[in-house]
Amino acid sequence: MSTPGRGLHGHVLDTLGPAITAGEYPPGSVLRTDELAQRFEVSRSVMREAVRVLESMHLVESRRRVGVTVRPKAEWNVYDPQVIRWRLAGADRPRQLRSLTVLRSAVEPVAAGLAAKHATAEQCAELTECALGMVANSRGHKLEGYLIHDVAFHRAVLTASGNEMFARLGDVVAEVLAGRTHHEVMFEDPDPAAVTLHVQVAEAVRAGDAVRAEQLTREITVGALQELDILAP
Amino acid sequence: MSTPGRGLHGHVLDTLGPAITAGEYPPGSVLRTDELAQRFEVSRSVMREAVRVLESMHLVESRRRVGVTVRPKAEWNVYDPQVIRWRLAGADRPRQLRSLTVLRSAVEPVAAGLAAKHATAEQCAELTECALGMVANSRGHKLEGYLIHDVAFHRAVLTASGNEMFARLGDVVAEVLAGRTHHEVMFEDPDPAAVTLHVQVAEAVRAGDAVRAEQLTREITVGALQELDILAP
DNA sequence: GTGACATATAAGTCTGACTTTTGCCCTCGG
DNA sequence: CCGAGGGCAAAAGTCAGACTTATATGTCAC
Repeated sequence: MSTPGRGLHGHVLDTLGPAITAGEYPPGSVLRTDELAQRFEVSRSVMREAVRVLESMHLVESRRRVGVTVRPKAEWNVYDPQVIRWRLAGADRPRQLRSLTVLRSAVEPVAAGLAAKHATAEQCAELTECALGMVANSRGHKLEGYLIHDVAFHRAVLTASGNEMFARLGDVVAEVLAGRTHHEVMFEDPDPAAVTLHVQVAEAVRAGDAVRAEQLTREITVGALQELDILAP
Repeated sequence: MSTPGRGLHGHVLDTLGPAITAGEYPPGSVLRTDELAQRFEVSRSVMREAVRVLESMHLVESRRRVGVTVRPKAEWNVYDPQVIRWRLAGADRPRQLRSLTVLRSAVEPVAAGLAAKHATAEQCAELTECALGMVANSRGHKLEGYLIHDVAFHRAVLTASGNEMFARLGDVVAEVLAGRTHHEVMFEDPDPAAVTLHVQVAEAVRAGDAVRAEQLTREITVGALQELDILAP
C-alpha cells in the first residue's frame, strides 16, 4: 500500500523517518548533515534533500551553526500520510490507532450525512455494491475479501460527501482498517450487526436520509471505539 | 502567522507553491528542474530541494526522462498547513474556507465532548479566561482583540480533548477565524449569541458535561456554516 | 557584570562532471 | 499493416569539492 522510497533520498527517509517518529531521537536532539551523510553512505546533496522533506513535515528544524534538531512531537504534521504510516509501523502504534479512530468517529458520521445529500446515482450504486461485497465475505473466514470491501465502502462514503478534506481521509481509514485485520487479533468473522449497519447506511444514503445515515455511521464508529477498548482497556 | 521561506529554496517554494495550488499549472503539466532553476536564478541543488518538498506534499511527481509533473488536485496533501495557507491565499479561497469549516463542524463538537471528560483544572481555567476575553472584546469594534481570544479558545478546546490529531487542527481553525475577520466582511461586532455559546461551552467543560459541551459547540459550528452561506449562497 | 569583538562551526550555495533510467522512434521481420 | 526489439537521447539522479554565510560561543576590555 505504501510507496517505497524513490531514489537514494527516499531510502534514507525510510530509515530516518521511522526512527524519528519512534522517538529514537528525543526532541531537541541534534543531528549533523555531514555525519548523517556518512552514516547512510550518500552524498551531502542527497542527505540535504532528505532533511528538507523531514523539515517540511515539521519533524526537524535545520539551523545554521547548530545542526538539524528534532522538533517536539506536538509540532509534527501528524496528518501527513507518510508520518502516519511511519508511526503506525512503530512503537506507539496503539496510541496512534486510537487517535485515528477517534478522528474517524468525528468525521465519518458527518461525511455520511453529507453523502446522503450530495451522492450521485453512480456513487450510491458503488456504495450498495461495497455493502453487498461485505455481506458476501462476512462468513467463512474471508477476512481479506471483507477488508477490501470495507475499505472501499468507507472510501466511497468519504468521497461522496463532496468535501475534499473528508475525501483525503480515505487513506487514513484504509490504514486503520487494514491494521485491525492484519495486526490486531481478528480470528473470527466480523460482527454481523456491523455488517448490517453498513448495508443500512448504503440504504439511507440512497434514500437521501441524512439524519439516518449520520446516526447509523455513528453507531459503526462507536463500535470501532469499543473494539479498541476491548483490545487495550 | 505563517513562516516565510527560510533560505533560497524557501523563497522558491513561496512562489511555486501558491502557483501550483492556484491551478496555474494544470494537472499533468510538466516542469523541468533546469528550466525552473534558471527562471528562479538558483542552482539546481536548491531547485531540487524545493522539488523534493513539493513532492512530499504530493503536489508534483518527479520522474526520470519526463520531468516534474503536477499531480491532480485530488492527490494533494490538503492537510499540510503550508498547502492550506497557499490555497487560502489563492483563488479558490472560498471553496477552501468552506471545506475547512465543514471539517470544523465535524471535529470541534467531538473535541469539546472529550475535553469535558479529560480537561485538567489548568485547561478549564484557560478556557474560561479565553471566554471572558471574548466577552470583554465583544463590543466596541475591538475585532482584533476578539479574534485573539476566539482563536485561543478553540485552540484550548482542541488541545484539552487529549487527542493529538484534534490538537493539530488548532492552526487550521486559527487560519479560518483569522480569514473571517481579515478578508471577509466583518464590520460589526460579533453575534452576542455566539459569544454566549462560548462562555457556556467553557462552563460545560468545567462541569464535565460532555453531552452539553458537544451540543453547544455544534451550535457554534452551525453558526459558522450559516455565516458562510450568507456570504456566498 | 556587561558589552563589543573575534573565532570556529555547521549549514547553505554553486559548479561541473558523470551515471542511470526510460520514453520515444526507427528499423526489421511477420 | 502491425508488433517486437534495439538504440538514442533527454531529463532526473548522484557525487565531490570549493566557497559563502550566518551565528553560537567564548574572550577581552571596560
